[in-house]
Amino acid sequence: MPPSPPTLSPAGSTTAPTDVRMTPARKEIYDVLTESKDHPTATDVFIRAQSRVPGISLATVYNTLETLTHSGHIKQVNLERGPSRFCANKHDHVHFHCDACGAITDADVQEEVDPRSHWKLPRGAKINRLDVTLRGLCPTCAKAH
Amino acid sequence: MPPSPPTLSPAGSTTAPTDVRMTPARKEIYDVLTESKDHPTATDVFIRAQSRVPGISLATVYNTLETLTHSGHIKQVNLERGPSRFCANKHDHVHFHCDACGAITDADVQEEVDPRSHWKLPRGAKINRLDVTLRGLCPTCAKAH
DNA sequence: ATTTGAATTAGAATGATTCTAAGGCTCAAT
DNA sequence: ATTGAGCCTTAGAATCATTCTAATTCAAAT
Repeated sequence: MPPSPPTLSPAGSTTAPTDVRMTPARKEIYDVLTESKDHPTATDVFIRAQSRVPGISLATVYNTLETLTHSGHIKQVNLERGPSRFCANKHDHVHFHCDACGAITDADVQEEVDPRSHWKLPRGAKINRLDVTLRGLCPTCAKAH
Repeated sequence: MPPSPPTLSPAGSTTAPTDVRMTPARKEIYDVLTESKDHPTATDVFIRAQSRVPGISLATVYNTLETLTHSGHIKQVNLERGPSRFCANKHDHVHFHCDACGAITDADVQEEVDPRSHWKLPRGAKINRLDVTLRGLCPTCAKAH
């Protein structure tokens, strides 16, 4: 009996990711993301992946980011217009965006927010998810006025 | 004493908008937005403005949307990748995005959310704004399964 | 070894937005 | 009324992220 193709199914995910064939390119791209806390763009990932997978193409990075996003292994983050950013943080978290330096950092959830108690939702609407972006100044920029 | 140039400074805004010279093109574009509840894209606004300002250019629509956004008269909304959407709703509100039909509707705030009590913020960070996107199914799509 | 379908690739195509350069228009001072 | 300065508008080019296309490579099951 041949071994089944290697798949990726990280623990700790909230919505169970579906399996994805784990090719060398995909594994390295996924690893780049798990080792990055700065929410890199596709091009950022491409640059970081090049030393690990010589000859990798930007198309593969785009394809892989899409695959991993659809399978639920990573998240696509779009706070501003401009290139999408990607994130492998599986904890339930929100994003903090510094208006001064543009950095995006994660903030873990301490206590859930109940949508119905805070906002007037259209009658009959079904809420599946709550995305929160906090904006302001990061500690570094806040100190520098 | 000559009259000061006409400016726009709608009431009810949370962060006082700065004045903007109100040209015919800008007024019509602003009016298109105040009469739209569907968060139109720049192209949508362009199409709707054409009957009011014959010969208007898409460049003017882009320029005006940028001007009005910077002056605080309208808001730019970027929920997904893809064209930005615009919104003249001055009430404190969040956005509800239907995963099925893509519609974006506003939901008024009933009770403020205190960021510090819900999320672990980086020590020293200054929060200025809280952007919330609710995702799920709108009443129509929820009914249609 | 052969087949089948998925993965990868370079490059073209797309689409939203921004930029550029050239006129137009307004307004305040003449 | 005329003029000068500066903003407003415009067409079209340029940019940039992303998606598409078509060809090639690869991997797993036969």
